[in-house]
Amino acid sequence: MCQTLPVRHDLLDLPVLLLGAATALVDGIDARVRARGFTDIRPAHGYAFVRLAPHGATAVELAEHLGVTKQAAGQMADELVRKGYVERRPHPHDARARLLVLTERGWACTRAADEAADEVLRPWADSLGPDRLATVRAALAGLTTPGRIRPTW
Amino acid sequence: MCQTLPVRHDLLDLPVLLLGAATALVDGIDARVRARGFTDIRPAHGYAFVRLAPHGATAVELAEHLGVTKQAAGQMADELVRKGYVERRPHPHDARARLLVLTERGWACTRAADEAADEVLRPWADSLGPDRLATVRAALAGLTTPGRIRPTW
DNA sequence: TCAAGTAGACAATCTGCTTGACCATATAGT
DNA sequence: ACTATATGGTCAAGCAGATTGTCTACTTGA
Repeated sequence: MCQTLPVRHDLLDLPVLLLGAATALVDGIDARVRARGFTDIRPAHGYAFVRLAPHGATAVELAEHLGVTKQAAGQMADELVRKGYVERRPHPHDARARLLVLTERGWACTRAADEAADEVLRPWADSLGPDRLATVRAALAGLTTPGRIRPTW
Repeated sequence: MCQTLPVRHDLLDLPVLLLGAATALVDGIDARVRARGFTDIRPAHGYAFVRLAPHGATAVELAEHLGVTKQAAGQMADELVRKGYVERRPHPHDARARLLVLTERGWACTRAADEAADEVLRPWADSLGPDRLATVRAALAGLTTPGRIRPTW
């Protein structure tokens, strides 16, 4: 009977479920990446790797991807260079810019993260089955807005 | 061209979708809460409100809920008290402790956040329809692990 | 060729959080 | 009842990640 009034009571648990699932995913991947020996990086660095992996990027491009200032991106780049995951190369078309690219260690870490994500998601996906998985995928795609991946707390 | 390489089993786009959806949700709610006049709080405070709303909580309980130290929780409590969202009361059963409870302004903000969440989720839920929404809800519940809601970046 | 825009480095600062120490109160063991 | 230990909270110092502001080197377009 209460259902005839606001249905929003059903909607309010979704934030908790969605954020809880995102947390479980991030923490699960992080734990497995650490278990593979990459103990000096945090999930935030993974977001940087996502942008750097295909063909590298400049500090400004990285900053836009992460949703931070270019100075903050430059500092993260410093850290990743110091830890051996990234190297700075001269930019082929712009002498002002430097191209940030993954080192072999950076690629190894990226592969470890992919394996970790697979380990976390596979049992979940298997229990859902292909049909429901497709439904979930499409539903999440409908809520996602193009742009940042990391919320501002 | 690159598409012929291994697609990594299709599971690797899920982190992006899931985190993107969580980001869109958090940012969407935050923007609408601000539009309702609560401009001096951040999404992180919302997680505190979730714990304080039912019956209040001590600083230590709040710290456990947020996954931070008791000092950090105490500092957030200070801030929320200063801004008028929370007040400290003597704890009924423990003279050491203080019970943190929402003020009327705190409750108003909580209601605003509920409305904001509804606004963000309703069009999405309507476009899914009840069946697929139930599928998504159950799937997310299967991935969520009980505990924190907020990942460590 | 020259003015405006852009990439990035350097410096100072802010904020949220941590660790460590401490006091007041509660609770359990004898 | 008394004492030892555990717990809630606060104070203080410091750190890490981010910010704003400024500067130089290089690019781009009129």
